[in-house]
Amino acid sequence: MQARRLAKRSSMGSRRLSAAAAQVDAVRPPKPESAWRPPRREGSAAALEEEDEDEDVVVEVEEEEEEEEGGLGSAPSALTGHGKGLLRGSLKAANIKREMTFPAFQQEDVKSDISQKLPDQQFLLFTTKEEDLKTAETKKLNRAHEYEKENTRSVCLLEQKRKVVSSNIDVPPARKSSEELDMDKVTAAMVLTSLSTSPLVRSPPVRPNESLNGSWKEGGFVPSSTSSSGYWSWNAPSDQSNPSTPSPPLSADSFKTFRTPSQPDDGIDEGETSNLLFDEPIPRKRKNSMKVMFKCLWKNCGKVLSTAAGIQKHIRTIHLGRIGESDYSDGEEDFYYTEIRLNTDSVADGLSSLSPVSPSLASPPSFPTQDAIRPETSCAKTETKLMTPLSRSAPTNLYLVHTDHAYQVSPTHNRPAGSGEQKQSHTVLSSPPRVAFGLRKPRGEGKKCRKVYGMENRDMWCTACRWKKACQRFID
DNA sequence: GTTGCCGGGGT
DNA sequence: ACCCCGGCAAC
Repeated sequence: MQARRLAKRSSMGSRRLSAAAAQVDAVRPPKPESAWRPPRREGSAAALEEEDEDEDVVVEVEEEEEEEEGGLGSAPSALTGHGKGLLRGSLKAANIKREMTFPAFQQEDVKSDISQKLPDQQFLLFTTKEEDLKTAETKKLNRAHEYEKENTRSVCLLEQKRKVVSSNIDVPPARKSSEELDMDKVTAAMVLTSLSTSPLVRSPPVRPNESLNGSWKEGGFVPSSTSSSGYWSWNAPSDQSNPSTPSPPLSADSFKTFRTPSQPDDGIDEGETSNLLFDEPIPRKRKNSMKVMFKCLWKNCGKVLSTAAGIQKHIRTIHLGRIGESDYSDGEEDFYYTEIRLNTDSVADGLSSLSPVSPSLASPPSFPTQDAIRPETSCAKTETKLMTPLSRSAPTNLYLVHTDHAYQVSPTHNRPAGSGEQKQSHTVLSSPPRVAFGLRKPRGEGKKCRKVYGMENRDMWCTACRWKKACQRFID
């Protein structure tokens, strides 16, 4: 061993030179991380500037219809009116965006999706139009009559599509079922007050990213029920996105709430109106794939109910023993339950996975924050999981041991606490918060062995310096 | 470019 | 536990 060390040391000079050269070489080429991150961010940033792709989907539909009508070589359709003009204005850009953001996009998807939402009349329009393409000549005879009907249909279709757009862009809170409205009335003040400290209470819990995950392509109510703008918001500074969470096929409950076919049009119109009024691409879409649940925080309980009233009653009767006063609430129950926002995926998977930090809810690729998912729950339950800052920084100045061999001390030896440098950091009860978590220790200003003795006297260095560790001899 | 030293690997 | 070193960041 000694011989090896001497041999190594004898060649240290050249080694260092080569090492230095290697360092220079290493610096020259772009580092993998730095080389990759900026483009990614730029890409995301660029993507963020774009419009909601939901509109692209709809525009695409519009274009398709337009082409078909053009193929008929016929008179202008009724869609050339105001609404169509607006849509057409962004048609070109929309196509480009569609190609970039929906490489696997299929028009058929839109057709099928829309067909599920549209009345039969509109759905027939698509199919009949395809037939028209094939039998255009034969249709010319009936063209005048056909277009009269077409115009009427187109008006309706345009209306429907506008609704689709609106539903894509935003899901208005007004689409709550009466049950939810009641629940909100009962709990709104309570929830808002208890959560007032959290800015995430009413913020969009999830910036649905899901559109790229394929769920939106799986047919069903796709474009309308999923907001797709969120998928590129994963890189946004906002921690509200949950990019890894796909937009789920809604559970039966939430689906019924938001997408009941029998739902009157005014509900959609209301959403559209709100969209038109506010015209904000960012805050749109309260995720209808999220479901608010209420979880009992009583120890060893964890019961989850869908309504605040229910959870209050549960707490009153089960935990507080107020069986006879179920209608009376002094607010004490508020302390024992919390509201949790659940992706209906999780709900569908079963309430057993309701842990607020359930993996199914976490794990955005680059945004670990989950506050948007569980606003107040984090306050209620994670405090026991908080990292103790004491474990973050190793003792430095407080436990300096001026011995060249401090670095060699085995923790098993009977030595003053902290003599082992960071190796015994866990024994520290207090340490200066001079080093933030994950940050390097500030570079020492004093001279180190290297400077004092020079490379030629490396034998005189302290062990730590020889090992390229923090100098143990000249400590700042 | 130099220096200090962290993080991690080898023995 | 000891030893070494790549690589990073402060200088």
